[in-house]
Amino acid sequence: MRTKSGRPNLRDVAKAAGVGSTTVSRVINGGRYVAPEVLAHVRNVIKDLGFEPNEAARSLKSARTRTIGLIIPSITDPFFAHVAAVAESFARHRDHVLILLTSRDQEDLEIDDLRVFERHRTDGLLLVPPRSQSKSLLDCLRRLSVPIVSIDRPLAKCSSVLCDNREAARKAVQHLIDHGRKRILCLGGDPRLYTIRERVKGYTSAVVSAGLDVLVDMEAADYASAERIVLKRLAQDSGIDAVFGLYNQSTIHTYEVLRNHRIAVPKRISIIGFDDFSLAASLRPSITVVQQGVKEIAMAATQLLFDHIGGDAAAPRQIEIGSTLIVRQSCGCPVQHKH
Amino acid sequence: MRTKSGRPNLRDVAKAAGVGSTTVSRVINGGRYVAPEVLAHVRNVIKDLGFEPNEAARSLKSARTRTIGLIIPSITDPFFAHVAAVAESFARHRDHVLILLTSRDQEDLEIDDLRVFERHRTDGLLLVPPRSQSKSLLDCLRRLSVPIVSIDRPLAKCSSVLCDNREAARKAVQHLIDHGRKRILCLGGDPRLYTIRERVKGYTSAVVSAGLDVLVDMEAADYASAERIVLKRLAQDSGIDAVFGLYNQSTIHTYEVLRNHRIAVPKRISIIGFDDFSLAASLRPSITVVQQGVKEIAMAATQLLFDHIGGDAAAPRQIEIGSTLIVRQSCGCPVQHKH
DNA sequence: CTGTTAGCGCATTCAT
DNA sequence: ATGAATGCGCTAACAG
Repeated sequence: MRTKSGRPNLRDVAKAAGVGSTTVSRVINGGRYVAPEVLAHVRNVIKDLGFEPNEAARSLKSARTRTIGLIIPSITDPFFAHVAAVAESFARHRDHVLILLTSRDQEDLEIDDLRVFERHRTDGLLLVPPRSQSKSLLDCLRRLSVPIVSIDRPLAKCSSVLCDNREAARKAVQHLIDHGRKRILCLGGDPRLYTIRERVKGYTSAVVSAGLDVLVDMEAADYASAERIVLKRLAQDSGIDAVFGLYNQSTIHTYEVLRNHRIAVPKRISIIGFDDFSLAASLRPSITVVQQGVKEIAMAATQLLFDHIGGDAAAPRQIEIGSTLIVRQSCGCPVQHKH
Repeated sequence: MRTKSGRPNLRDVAKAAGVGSTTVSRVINGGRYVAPEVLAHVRNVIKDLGFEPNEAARSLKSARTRTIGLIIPSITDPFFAHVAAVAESFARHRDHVLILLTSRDQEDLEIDDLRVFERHRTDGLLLVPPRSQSKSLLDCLRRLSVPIVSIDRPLAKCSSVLCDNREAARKAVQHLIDHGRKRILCLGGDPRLYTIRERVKGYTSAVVSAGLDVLVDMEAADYASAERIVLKRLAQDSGIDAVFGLYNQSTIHTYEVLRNHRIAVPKRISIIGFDDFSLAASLRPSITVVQQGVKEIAMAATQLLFDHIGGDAAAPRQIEIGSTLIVRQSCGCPVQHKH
């Protein structure tokens, strides 16, 4: 007689195979200390019956759920989607499964997410922390008492894997300076985000070192505001001759504004954006960008998480992954397009 | 004395609250049949102790894991990312959690994924079936014996939610015909994909009804092949005057080829693509596309899944979600851009 | 190498 | 309205 669920369980297999349930358990856990013929036989019975062990029951005993949690602000953002892709595939190789939760960058939702993971007893946690980290969030994390690795933004007392935002921004801006640009507008960007703040620091450092003016504007939230800002800056006495976009959208809006107003790029205004995007190479001029090492970031984070789960490297580690300047046309470099 | 995991369990709460464990169980399950004061008190103790019920244990008893599985070819594809986003959020509202697995459109990996879900006893399954559906895949699905809803591509004996590929393609091509186009090239596209085949049928139906030639080419796998095909078709005796792109990449490649060869769009060649993409409105000319109702599709699918999980609507249902023609410049319509 | 036994944490009878 | 007892399916001693 099967369970009401219709699925055979370990005992059914044991009975059908004429062995004890421990033996079956050993078989599904690798087959060590089981006689070869018995092993083969039990495996056959398992196959015949279509038995698959119930993970819930295994978890209950072993305190391992073979599950890891991932919290990201949004899965439709290509950056985070890549993080999820790498984490899923890595977890799978380690015989784990990925539970995905999104936070919309809201702390209360993220706390809620943590509670859910607490109930599901995930073996580890990968997360992109919210912009503000209140005490209650930190309390939740502590209570979770599973290995945690933060991605993209730092998190108190946790291992983290970040992009080298500051240095990458500095190099990008230096590239504009090397092109002879003197008045570079830094256009953002939610300043509550760690990444944005770091990029602004990198910008500032490059510009100050070169003895140029610091021109930062963080109010570019959409096309309209970007247009207002860029036109205003252009019209000013000493104008601007380059724009450093702090993130995708501000770069794209800048591109659109300049194109719509027939302002020559890169002749009059150079553009470099932080973060690559799907058609950056297809626009004309194509857009020079800082390309983050998303896959490396995700890979390092997941690896680190499993190290922690395995008990190694108990001490939190901070890893920074380098970015690459992808030189295209908009910075002023003479670039041949493949197409 | 706590469990070694350091987390209190239901009995710890019962002891601390001075009640039986059944009462605590009732409290965490809604609190029915519990005296108001007891309820409040137990809730306090739960909060103080930071107790969160162990889902594995609950599953073991109730045969419900509060988990649903999602299998998609890739999470970095914007279409599937949107599906995942909607499914995650919907599941969350229903107090469920999403386990994400990717199949890379390979049947063997998908079978593997199903096996994993079998072990985790997910309450239901949302999946994008692989291109070929062998018997062993169908066997696996049957064995799973949980509600299943397929998305984007049909699946034998299962509920499914699809895009109206054929009709949408027909309308798009008809739009080109209405613009007076006579020789419309249909450019794809992996013909093993259900969606692609349906779109070709829609194209064919429109073109045949109008008494025009059927010009289909499915060999456009990358820029180079798209370029070869388009240039060849252009050079032929009776040329072409429009291209219908069967999916994102073929549309984008067509755009790039025509731009690089200075062929006027839409003047000489009109373009309509199937599936919207992020900068379609920012290119010049902007690209007219068929926009699939991704969110509606995902929403309907998840709703349907939970209906099945709830026991309603046991009979498989097929739902088709309508698409919208987003008219921009590339088809030949006189469109004003907002920017 | 193999089987017996005893829980893991919770929900569910069934009494009270 | 409440509690005591039982078992979900599995793993981990332990004994043989």
